[in-house]
Amino acid sequence: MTELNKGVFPSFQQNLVQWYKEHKRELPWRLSQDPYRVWVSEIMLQQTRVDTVIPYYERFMREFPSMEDLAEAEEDRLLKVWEGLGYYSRVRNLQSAVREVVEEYASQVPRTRKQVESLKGVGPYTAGAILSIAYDLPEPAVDGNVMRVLSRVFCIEADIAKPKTRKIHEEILYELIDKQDPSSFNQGLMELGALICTPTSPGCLLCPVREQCQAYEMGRQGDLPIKSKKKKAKVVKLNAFVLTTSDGRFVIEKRPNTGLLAGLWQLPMTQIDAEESHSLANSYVVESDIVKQSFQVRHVFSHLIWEIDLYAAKVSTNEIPETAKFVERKDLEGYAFPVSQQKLLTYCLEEELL
DNA sequence: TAGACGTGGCA
DNA sequence: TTGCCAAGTCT
Repeated sequence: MTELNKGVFPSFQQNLVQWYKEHKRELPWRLSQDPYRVWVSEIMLQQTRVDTVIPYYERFMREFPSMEDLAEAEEDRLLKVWEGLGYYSRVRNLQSAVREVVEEYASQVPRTRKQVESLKGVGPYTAGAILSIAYDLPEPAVDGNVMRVLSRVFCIEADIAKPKTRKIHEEILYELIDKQDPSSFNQGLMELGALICTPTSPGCLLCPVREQCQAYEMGRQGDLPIKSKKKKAKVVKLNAFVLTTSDGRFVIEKRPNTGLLAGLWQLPMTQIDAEESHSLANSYVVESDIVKQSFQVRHVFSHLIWEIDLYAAKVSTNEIPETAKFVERKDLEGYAFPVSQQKLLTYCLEEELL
């Protein structure tokens, strides 16, 4: 950053902050600066679109209006409220961190980067967002939007997919951030990235900082930021089983409390690559043929793809694994299921397999 | 550092 | 249909 370049800082700040104040969206988490509400919204917004988050946020704040309410909640209820949002470890970490704040900080979200960032689930971005939005502290909050905007404004060539690139942007922001209104500045940067300075076809003609943008000046806004490609997701083949009993119940299993979809419920499933696709016999007493259904689910995660075949069978109520449960249709709404399982269950209900 | 960790929308 | 994304963090 040359001294000459720093000359653009004051007008960049003013243009951005003024634009933000005039054009910012009315979002439910923008109604107050309450640190807990800001915190919840930032966790939900990680890798998740605003439109998706809004109804989840409203419901979450109704269910857990205070940090004490969240600290005391049962994990199954947490997961049910988070059901469908994805990245489920977020809500466990949030509860764990909220408990720490309630117990160690007398229910006051701390005000230093070191303390906030040490909370579970709070990384460099979220720490900066909480400190700037709730407490008006001049801390950078570097997310994907911010790196895209800054890459263009300053023609930064660093690959924004690389972890260390975030630090480059933070260093710039410690100088660039508006010390008078860090909240509007940080949110303005993100709002600009979301509404104007978008990944493809940015709306430069509407941009409040066009005059300060080096990429625009050079006609390079379409080439920046640099971002390396992700690797392809691997396909995992699974069998799922609708196991019904003579008294009208069926089996669901709770997933392990770590790893993928931790703690959520599902139909019994076996991975196919091992030659034990029908290893059901180890866990259940099957009292009928195992009938393959003409129905498949293909579910795409960020790092893998599930291809699930569905089978139906009758089982006795005698033997059942620790993690399994016999339930009735009407009780399904009490359990949290990932989307892949909702697809299977919807089919089962429509075909009256359950 | 790179991979794990979800979901829905859009070109 | 496929790929990429959207306010990241943890290991």
